[in-house]
This record gives sequence, structure tokens and C-alpha cells, in this order.
Amino acid sequence: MKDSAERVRARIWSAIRKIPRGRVATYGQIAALAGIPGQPRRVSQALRSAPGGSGLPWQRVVSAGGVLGLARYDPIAGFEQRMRLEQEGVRFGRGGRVPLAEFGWKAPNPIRRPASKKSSRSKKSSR
DNA sequence: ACTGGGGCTAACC
DNA sequence: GGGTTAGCCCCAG
Repeated sequence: MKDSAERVRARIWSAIRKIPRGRVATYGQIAALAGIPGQPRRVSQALRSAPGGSGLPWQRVVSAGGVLGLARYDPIAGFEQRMRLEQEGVRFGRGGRVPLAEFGWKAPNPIRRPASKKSSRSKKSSR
């Protein structure tokens, strides 16, 4: 059964929808919340293919440190994101970053890990 | 099967 | 404070 792509994507969107107004969450945070900790890029991909007008608060998803990663490849969209966030009451710090300590969302629910069916890889790369 | 790339991250310099 | 390098995992061509 294909629980991979679509299933995960749905969970990602679901997690994003839970972000309260006026708050932001990082890709990593969303990933963890969606049950795929350590895979923030998966979130970004799911977000890119996210349906427009789906009511998905994509603007509340930011990169680590409160940076608007979207603006990097699409300045226009980045601007829109910032505008939307400010409209929700999110203030930006210097460098156009969002102070996560203040606007970062604390996920109310514990992370649920759906144990990989293959193997529990606890890859430990000593960075 | 391989390669390149993605709205990422953390460690390094 | 910023720029670069190296991992990560998955998807599309």
C-alpha cells in the first residue's frame, strides 16, 4: 500500500494548518509534527506542490532561525509571505527574520513516530 | 539505474 | 555577523 508520498503530504498539510494565527513554525518542526522528523525538505516539497487557495497557511512556515527561505528563489512570494505574517501580527527583527522565541509556535501535541517499516535508522552523523 | 535538485539544517570558517 | 560545506531524504526526469 502506498502510504508514502500522499499520506505524508497530507499529514504535513494537516500539521501546517494547526499553526495558530500570528505564529510561525520551522520546516523541521512541521516535519517532526508530521511524523517525519529530520526531513524538513520533505515539507518544502509538499509545500511547493501545495494547492493554491487551499486555505493552507503556508506563510507560517519558515526556515530555521525564522528566515523566510522562500524569498530566496522567489522574492515576490517572499514579500507576500512577509506581508501576510505582519498582517497576522508577526513582527520581524533585523535581517527580516522572525524572532522565534516570541512568535515560534510550541506544538501542543507530542510527536508521533510511525516507525519506519524498513528499519529504524538512527543515523548518527557526527557533524 | 543514475543524476540533479529542492521554500532545509547544522557545523565550519 | 555572514558565506561555504556537508549531510539528509525523496521526487522527477
